[in-house]
Amino acid sequence: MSALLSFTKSAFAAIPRRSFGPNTIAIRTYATKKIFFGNIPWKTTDEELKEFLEPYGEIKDFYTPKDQYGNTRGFGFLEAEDEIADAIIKDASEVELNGRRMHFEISTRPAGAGRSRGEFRGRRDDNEGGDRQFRRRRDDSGNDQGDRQFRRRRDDSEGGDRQFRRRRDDFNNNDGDRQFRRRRDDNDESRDLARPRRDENDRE
DNA sequence: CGTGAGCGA
Repeated sequence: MSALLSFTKSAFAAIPRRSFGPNTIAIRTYATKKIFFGNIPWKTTDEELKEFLEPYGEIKDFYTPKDQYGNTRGFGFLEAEDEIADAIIKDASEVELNGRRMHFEISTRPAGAGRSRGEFRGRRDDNEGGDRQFRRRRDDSGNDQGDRQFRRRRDDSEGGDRQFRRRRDDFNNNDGDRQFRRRRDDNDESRDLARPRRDENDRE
């Protein structure tokens, strides 16, 4: 009846069915790659990251670990079809987000082989294929030196930065590690989970 | 506070 229908039928008829194998499923599947990315600016939200990645195509999976206050830990993972992932690795590192460039590389962890909570977090082996071809540019490495109000107070009995040390799992602690654990300060405002982003306090 | 490798939908 309609020209559209006849066109559709003819279009299907034009497909050489012999070109498909007997067990071929007529659905094209896409391989995906998992990307580890780092150097996320501290104040960047997931929404900003997704907007940043949106031009490259659909992101299949996306996760950025947070600390106990909800702040980004500075890195994340995403999964996308090969072409999109390749484009991100090749191009996204050249674009600044919040005054900083991130770097994207193929994850050394196979898809679905991530860590579970409480599992030992070791450093990546250098022979694990993580090619560090990226070159961090000194001139755009975030000249945030003026915003350093985050050094709120310093324990005079100890010198150092262990107040930024990540909380470790309490399993099997070595004797030498314990004394460097962060001292809890009950009057510290950072314990207030209602204000998770300390960058909001950086304004003068 | 900058090479950092999660884990919720």
